This record gives sequence, C-alpha cells and structure tokens, in this order.
Amino acid sequence: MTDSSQLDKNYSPNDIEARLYAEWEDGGCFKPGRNDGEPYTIMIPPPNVTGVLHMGHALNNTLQDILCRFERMRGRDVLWQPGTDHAGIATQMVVERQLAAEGNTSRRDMGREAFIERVWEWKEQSGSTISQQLRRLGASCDWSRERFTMDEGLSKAVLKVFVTMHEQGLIYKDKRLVNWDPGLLTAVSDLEVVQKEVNSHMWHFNYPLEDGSGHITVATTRPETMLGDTGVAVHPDDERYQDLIGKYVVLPIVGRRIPIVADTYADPEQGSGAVKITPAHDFNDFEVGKRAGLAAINILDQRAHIDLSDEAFDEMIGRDEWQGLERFEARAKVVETLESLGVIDKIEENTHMVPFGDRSDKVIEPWLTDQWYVDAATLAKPALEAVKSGETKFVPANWSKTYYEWMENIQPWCISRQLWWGHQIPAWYGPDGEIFVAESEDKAQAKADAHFGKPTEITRDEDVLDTWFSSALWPFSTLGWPDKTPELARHYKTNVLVTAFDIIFFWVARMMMGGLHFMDEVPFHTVYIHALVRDESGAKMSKSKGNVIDPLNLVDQYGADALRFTLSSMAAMGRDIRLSESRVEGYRNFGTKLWNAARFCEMNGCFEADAFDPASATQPLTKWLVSQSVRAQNAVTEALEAYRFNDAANAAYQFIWNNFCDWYVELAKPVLQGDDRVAQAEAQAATKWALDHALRLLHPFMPFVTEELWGKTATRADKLMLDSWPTLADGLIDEAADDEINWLIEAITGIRSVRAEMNVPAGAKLALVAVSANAQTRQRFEQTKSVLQRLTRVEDIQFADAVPEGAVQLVLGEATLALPLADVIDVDAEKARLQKAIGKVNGEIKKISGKLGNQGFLDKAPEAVINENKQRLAEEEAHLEKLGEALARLG
RNA sequence: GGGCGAUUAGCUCAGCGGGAGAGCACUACAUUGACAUUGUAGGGGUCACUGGUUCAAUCCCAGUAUCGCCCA
Repeated sequence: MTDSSQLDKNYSPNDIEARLYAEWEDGGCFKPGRNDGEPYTIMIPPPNVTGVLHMGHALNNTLQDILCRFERMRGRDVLWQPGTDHAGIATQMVVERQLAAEGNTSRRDMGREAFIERVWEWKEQSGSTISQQLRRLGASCDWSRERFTMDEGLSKAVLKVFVTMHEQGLIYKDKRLVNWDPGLLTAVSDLEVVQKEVNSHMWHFNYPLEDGSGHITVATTRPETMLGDTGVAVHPDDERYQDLIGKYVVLPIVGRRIPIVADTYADPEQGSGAVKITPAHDFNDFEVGKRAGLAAINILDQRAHIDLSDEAFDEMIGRDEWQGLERFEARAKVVETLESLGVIDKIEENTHMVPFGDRSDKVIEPWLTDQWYVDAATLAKPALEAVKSGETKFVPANWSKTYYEWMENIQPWCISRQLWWGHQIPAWYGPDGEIFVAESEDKAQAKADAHFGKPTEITRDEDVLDTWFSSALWPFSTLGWPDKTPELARHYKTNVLVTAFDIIFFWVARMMMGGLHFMDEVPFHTVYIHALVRDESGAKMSKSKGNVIDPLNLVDQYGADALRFTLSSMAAMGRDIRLSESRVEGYRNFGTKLWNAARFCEMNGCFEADAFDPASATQPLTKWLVSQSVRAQNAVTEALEAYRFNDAANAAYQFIWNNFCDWYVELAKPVLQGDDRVAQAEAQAATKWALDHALRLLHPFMPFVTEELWGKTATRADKLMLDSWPTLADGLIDEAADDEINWLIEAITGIRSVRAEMNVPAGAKLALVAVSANAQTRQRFEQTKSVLQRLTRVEDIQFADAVPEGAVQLVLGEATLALPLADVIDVDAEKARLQKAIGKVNGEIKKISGKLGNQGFLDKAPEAVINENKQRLAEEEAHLEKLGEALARLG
C-alpha cells in the first residue's frame, strides 16, 4: 500500500498549537453563554502580574483546563475567569529597579502620582506576560473577561468592602507589632516572611540586681534590643529565682530600673531560665509585657537604625553615641560595651531561626506601628463553620485540617502597607487626627465638615491595602460586585477552586471570609488541593538552586499536550510530583501514536465510512471495541468527577494505546484489508467511530492534537472542544464478544511468547495443531483464523486428538496448542520452560488450596470470594494437568 | 515542640482487606506492514522493620527506623 495519507507522518505541535488556539479564542469558544446548560465556574487563582509561568502554574492551570473542557463538553455553561493580581510589593520593586537601571530618579523624588503612572505604563507593556503564557498551555479561559485587581470595577469593590467593614467595626486602626521590612520600609504579612537558619551566638548577660545582692543572667540572640528591655522574666515555678521575683535589676548601659516578673513564657530548660523582655521588638515579649504591665519602648527607626528619642531615654548618659547606629553595628557596640562593663557571663555558638523578608531578603523587625487591621477572628468563624458543615469541601479531605488549624489560630490581619502601588486606603484625617472613612474624598469631606461644624482641611491616609485584601474579593468582584450583574447571579458560588496546599492560607482562607461576609454564601463548592511540582530528585524548584524546569521550554520541545498529559497523569492526590523529562517525552510519543492511528484510519478508508451505530455491531471484534469504548468512557468520566486526574489520564492512555492501537487495529487489519465488503464496511465505520470516541475522551488532556485530528479526519460542524462528551450506555458492553476476543488475545500472546522463548526465528512460519479443542474453541479458531495466522506467523491450523511428536505445547483453556518444531526444538529447553510454568501454577495451587482448606475461611469469608477461589483452583489444577501431560510427552 | 505525609521493580510513582501494577530504564528479537517518537517477548519485588486485629494484611491498628513538608 502506498502512503496515501493527507496527514503528515508526524504531528508537529509547534506548527499547530498557535493556530488552533487562535481559532478557539477568535471563535469565542471560551466564552460562557453559548448554551443554557447549568453554569460551571472556576476562578483562576490570579497569578501575580509580575509573574512568569513556572511548573506550579502549569500544573494548576492544566488541571483547571481539564475540568473546564470536560464540563464544557458535558454541556455545562462554563466560565473560567482569568486575571492577575497587582502584587503591590513585587510590582513596585520591579518598576523601582527599572527606574534605577535607567539612572532615573527614585520614586520618592519622582512623587507618588508620576510613579503610579509609570507603574501603569509598565503594566500595559509587560503585565500580560503570564496571560500569554497560559494561552500556550491551551488554557480555555474567557480572556474577554480578564480582570486585574486594580481595575476600576474591582477597585470599587475594594472601597465598598473597606468602608462597610469599617462601619461594622471589622476594620480598625491599632498599634501593634508588625513584621517590618526595613529594606522596603513597609509592613509585610506573616506569609511573606521566611524563617532561615543562621549561625550566630547566644550571649549571656549578667544584669545586676538593684539591691546590689548579685545579678541575674539572661540569654539573648539579639543583644542590641537590650536598650529597649523593660523587664526580666523567669518561670513562676523555677525554684532558682523564687526570691528574685518582684525585685529589680538595673539595665546596664541605659541605667533603667526594670522588674523581674514571673511568666510561664520563660523556659527553665533554656539557657539560664531567665529571659530579658523587650516588648517593642519581639512578638513573645510583647505578650509577656502586656501580661506583666511592662512598657514597650521603641528603640529603632523605620530603617532599623537605633533611635533613642523616646522619653524613656531622657536620663540616659551617652545617649547620643547610639543614635542612628545601624542595628548590627549597634549589636557589636552593645557587646563591646557590656564586655568592658564586665557583665558578659559567656558567649556560645548558636544556630537559630531568623525571619527574612521573602522579597527583600532583609532581616525582618517586629516593630511597633499604627496599622489598619481586619478582625479576622470574627470573619473566620463562619468560614470555619462552612467547611465543618461540608458547605465547602476540601479534596483530598485531610487538607481541611490545615485549614482548621489556620482559621482557629488566626491573628488580626494587618492590611495596610507603606507602598504606593495598590488601593489607597479610603481614610482621611482631620487636623486633630479624627478619622473619616468614606468611598470618596467628597463624602469624607462632608463627614469631616459635619463633624467639625465648619469646612475643615482633611488629608488622606498615605498607605495602600495589602494585595490580598482585593484578592479576597476575587470570586465576586470579577463578576461585577457590588453591582448586581447577571454574571454574579449565575456564576457565584463557583464550583471549584484549584490550588496548591501552600496557598490554602493566602487564597482559600481569605476568599472564604470575603465571600461569606459579602455574598452570604461560600465562594466555592469544592477546594481541590493539588501537589507541588518538584524536580526529579524531589527538591522544590527554585531559582537559587538552579533546578527550575521552564514549562515553556518543555512545550517548545514536546508540545503543550505532552506537558499537560505528563502533569495530569502524575497528579495523584496529595502527593508531590517529581517531574522528569523522559516522562514528557513518553507522552509526546503517545500523541504521535494517536496521530498515526488516525493515518491508519485514513489509509484504510475509514474517514469516508458511514456512521456507526454501536448498538447494531455484528462482528465480535466490533462488539469488543464498543465494550472497550464504554469501559474507557466510564473510567475517564468517573475519575474526572472524583478529581482523580491521574486515573483519568491513564484510562484514556490505556484505551488508546493498548486497546485501540495495539489490539483493535491489529485484529481489524485482515477485515479492513480483506474481501468481505460487509464486514469491511462495519469495521471501517467502527474504526472511525472509535477514533472519534478516543479524541473526545482525550480532548481535555491533550486539546491540541485531538482538535487537529478532529478537523482533519472529517468535515465537522464545530470544534471538538464544543462537541459533546460520550455517554454510551453500559448495555452496550457485550460479555460474550469480550470473552471471545480475550481468548484470541490470549492465544496470540501465548503463541508469540512460546516462539520467543524457544528462539524460533521471527520470520519462520509454523504449523499449529489444536489438541482436544471443544466445539466453541474450534469455532473460534475458524472465525479468527486469518488474524491469528497473521499475528503469530502460523501457516496452518489443524485439529487433532493427540499431540504430534517434537512439538512445543501450550495450554489454552481446555485445549493444548502444539507447535511442531521437530527440527528446531531443544527438548531440554522445552522441559525447563514447562517445568517453570508448572512451578508457577503449583505455587498458585498451594496458596489457593491453603485458603480453601482453612475452616475459618470457609465459615467467614463471603460466598463470592469462596466461589472465586474454588473456580480458580479448578482452573489452575486443570492447567497443571495439561502442563504435566505436555512434559510427559517429551519423555 | 505541634500537625500532616511518605517508605511498593534499577528510577519516578499508582494501587490498598481476598489473584503484586504502570511509565521510564534494562535484555533479546524484528526494519520497506499507520507509527522506530515503533512492534514482540523477557528479566526484575520478604510491598521499610516489629508486633497486633482478622478466616485473610502491601492495604487496618500500635510501635520502631529513615525521609519529607507545614506551623511554632
């Protein structure tokens, strides 16, 4: 046969992907509202606008796209809402770096307005990187609805939420310790702080007792903070210090008189058991200070330089020497000074955890400032309840524990940031500091004028809100809230949030709180938590380790489909994914396999075949194909419904490669290429039908190659992505046809196996003698003769009552298949082969009969299990007998 | 310290109360047959260890060891 195919010999993803994506997008295929199906909605976890696609995004969005394409084909009205968040700190840093590189003025020189204008310019030029990259993965989001957290509409939502929550007392201003980044000069969230192990020292200081009766030794990793010490704590039960509680020490250098207090925070096992308390510069000390009524004295400015301008230092001798020292210089000076005072007990090597800003890599300072807070504990209650009651379900369920932990221990959420890029806080201050919160300056002015009884000048709070404040509103602000839009009514609550576990705190928690408070309904029905993608050796991918695999690089090399399939086939629940490139290569080959199966169809006239009605198949092989199609469809569907992406992908893979390509196509060749026109027509129709079925089942995983083949294999009314998901009835499964084809497969495999084991040259044609075959087996041989001969290189099939001399024998059901090999056979090798088989069967028999000989088993095991074992035993015994006979014949 | 999880073939991982699986790698054979980005066949496992529950444990429970992650 000549290569008559219109299809190229190989599938070339690079040529095809961009074109198909444009066709989908331009054709409006991603938009909701194409049908009146039940809505299905997924909100993308908005990537950072400065972000570039990494493996985590690739997995996350592949899974979302699989769900969207699956549900779209099932007739749901799908909205996958895309967009990005404005990433306050990250974006501001990017632009500031750009300014610096250009040798331009800093943002402070430039002024707020000009700077923000500049950020918007950057956003217009570079802000759509990740959106473009998601397109390359095949993501079927509705880009016409793309949103950005700084959009006008979303900003309106932010204002409304802030003002409302302030009125409700859920947003307030407070003076508390925050994580202060002295590099970026802003408060940052707990989640933006990374703890790193640092080799340093533990310094032990002797603080002299005020009464001159001695000293108490305190240990610290941060000597410089001693300038702000306002107490020393010991454990109330610590016998060593019972008489010291309530006494005072005199703080060296400063001269401050500070009390020794009892507090369980002091750990008797740690160091000396006594701990210095610096409430203004340590989170734990702050709590101790509150309990013991100790003052909090701030000793650092915003850059973390020493600032002793607090009145507590008014009496201090030599205060000026310290003023303005950088914190680490101050540390050295404190140690040096204490040394000269002779109050250092000892200095030990010590490794401990130090907080660093994840963006700035500067050591974070707990710092006492005025900030805006959300009363997260109050909002967390309904959010917690919603998961406990099952209104929102975590998949896998054990992640709900992580969520509970977080929600139950939630702290007030600091939402103000000392940045310019972001939503400026809608709060204005009167001359006396009175706060006016309103959605616009006019309204705030009106409030102020009313308050003061005359026109009064007000100034706006300089700070902006945490990016997550606007992200928390994402599931409804993107749908038009606070306006009552049709989209909001139709698509909230959303069906599922797909995200990684490290984002549970960022996303899930905050969106749950926001959604419940403002929509009175949870934002998602289900939260699906997927794995983290690691490198081949299991390490988290990071730039500093240099083990980052760029997903787009893999897309270039192997195609988006191959990457998507790899990720989904490895996306088992609750596990990490170790990505290896060979796996991606393997699934690229899978795409090629499918492609060539389509070429085969074309070359065999299947493209022009009539429509096939699976219910009216007549040939066992076509019936078997239908059965396999039904089983594959059920397996993929059930797995996707349960978010078992790996099972779904593997079911599709197995159907296409093993069932369709390896067996069906091979078995159908004699029919497709034979003379029986009726059988041929049925086979052609069935082949085409099954190929379409395969394209549908595989589409969510490999959208490009399936769509391309869909278009190439027939004239279609519409795109595959808009076609329907198969829903074949279970009744189409034909057990009898399955048995027959399975028998055939077993026969072929058995004969091939014997040939290979006996080193029969691949080209050698053999004769086959079926001994003691019953009527059904004889009939099967007659029916499948041509394909059996073709696939096993058997020339002739005969039936006999006795095994001929010098034959290799294999047992198939009640029959023994003999391959006369008189001239080639190695009797010893054949004996060894049969003995090995006998050994295997004997092992099985021993195991099963052991079970059946156990009275407990017979009494307590379910009847079905007992019967199954009895049947297996009978089969194995019959098999053993035949093998024994075969061995005996060899003499 | 609190929590979660892992340990199954050389590697990466599924499975999970009743017959140990996949992909890759490996070995042998096959090259004008849809496809060598292939096909056929094969080797390879005390399912970490120790107890317990059960008629039956890779699977459930407890403990041990090793490794990971999250929170403090």
